[in-house]
Amino acid sequence: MDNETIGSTLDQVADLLEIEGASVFRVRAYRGAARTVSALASPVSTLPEKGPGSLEELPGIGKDLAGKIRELAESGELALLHELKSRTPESLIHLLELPGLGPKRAKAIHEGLGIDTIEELEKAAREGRLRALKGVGPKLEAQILEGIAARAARGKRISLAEAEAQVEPIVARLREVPGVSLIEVAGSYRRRRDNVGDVDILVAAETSVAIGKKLISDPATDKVLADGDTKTSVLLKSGLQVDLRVVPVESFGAAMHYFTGSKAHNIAIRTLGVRRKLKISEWGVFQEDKRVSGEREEDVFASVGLAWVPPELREDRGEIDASREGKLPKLVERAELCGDVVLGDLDADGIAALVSACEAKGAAWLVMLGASRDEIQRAQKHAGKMKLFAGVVVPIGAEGSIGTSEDVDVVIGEIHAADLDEKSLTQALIAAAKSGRIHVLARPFHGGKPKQFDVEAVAKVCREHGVLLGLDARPAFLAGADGYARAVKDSGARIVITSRAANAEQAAHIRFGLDQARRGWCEAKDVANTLSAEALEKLLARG
DNA sequence: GCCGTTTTCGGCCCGACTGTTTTCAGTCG
Repeated sequence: MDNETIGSTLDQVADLLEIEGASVFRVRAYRGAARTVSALASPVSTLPEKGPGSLEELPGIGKDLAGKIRELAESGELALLHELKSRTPESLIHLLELPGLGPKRAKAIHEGLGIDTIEELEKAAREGRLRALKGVGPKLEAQILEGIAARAARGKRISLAEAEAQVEPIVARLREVPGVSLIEVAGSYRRRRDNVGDVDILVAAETSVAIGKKLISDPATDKVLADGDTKTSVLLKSGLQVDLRVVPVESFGAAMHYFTGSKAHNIAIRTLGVRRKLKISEWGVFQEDKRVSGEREEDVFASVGLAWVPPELREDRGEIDASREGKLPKLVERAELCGDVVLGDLDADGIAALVSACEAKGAAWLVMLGASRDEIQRAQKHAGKMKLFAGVVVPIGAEGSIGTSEDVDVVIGEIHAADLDEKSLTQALIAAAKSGRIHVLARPFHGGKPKQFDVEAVAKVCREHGVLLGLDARPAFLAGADGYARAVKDSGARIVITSRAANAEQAAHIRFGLDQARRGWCEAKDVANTLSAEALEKLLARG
């Protein structure tokens, strides 16, 4: 069973435990484990049984959960889950997806009315039977019906690129409102997750009235969900939910920290605060009800003895310890990238336009995939001082064999064997990396999803043979790229971010790859795009 | 169920909002 499925199974267990009324801490432990396993770059089965790097070493996973995760990884089954399902109908989990319905009410609905499915719930709500339950009135009943009607459209996550295109213009319009001193987008958007569920915009201002109204009357807004003093929520025409929060300037740092999350990171920070007898909230850091700081984000971290942590790292994946010990990475930055891998199988005008655009952006080198040496030669006149390399993508066979390639500077090996299991895929990639015939190993994808393999094992071989690991920056190929980058970095190998752009607009997508590299703790030395043209040439000659 | 510069037991983040309530439980982020 792959990591993602293990994660969602553990989440199911958490849902059912919650409905049963189990300890909230036990539920939290399962949710934490689900999150941790889903984020692992390599399959659970490749982790060592004991000692460093084993399941038990992961934060929030102890002996018990490690056993259950292994049970799932090996057999695909979990005795506990069967047991839970025998007591509580699985279909109740879907009730939790409706806004206003949590575990307590789901349980009450099941036990009080014998309702197990959304269909039965809808019928009961229409007949007004739900309000027989304690704590449920006509409003909640209506809300549930509305939730059932809208459930298909809700809760869909969109790519960061898509969210950016929708949100940036709105923020620009909000910025114009008089009295707005600071405005930032927080949430997973600021942490640069590859997909976002909703968008949190944070504003420091005296009064909330004008800015909330501005969002409500924005041309992109479709529906108003909430309209209070400090919080305005709307649904855009695209279906994306935007939450706007207004805080006083003296709370802006604390609010930025709080609304940037992640939730797990916030919990960890607040736990540190509790040990120091500090209360940390979106309004500031408090000592015995007296505000001690909160205007700047740095202050919040400083109050618990930490250095400021870049938003991309705030996932409770070791950033807090690293910050305390002064061991945070110096994350690679946009300005440090001086090369890219783009498409070269375009017509002459297309090549010229792409090369000119990259040159204008200050690139030092460009690998052009599928362009002939002649075409490269002709394109050189648009390239200025920029160095152009000829590149090609060659298929890797199921046994790791490399297809024939022409005379080029850069060979990228890409595996297409869709039906390989984790072990065979890992073997094939290792064989390809050892072949001495490729410079870059592309990240394997199939059906729009990354294929699982032992990233650490492959990256180690790549390091030994001077092979780079590709990180595809196209928005549709970013899933799990952060964990992948982290695993590559930890193995001492290097990634290369490839926009695979066919035009200038797509070339700008390299920053989405950069975001994921940063989320993977990568520094300039971990990313081959930071190399000078000369340094890259040297590296290629060795490979 | 996890975890330990107060701990192997007894803790485990914090506040807003909502709808239902006469003081609060449940949900949400």
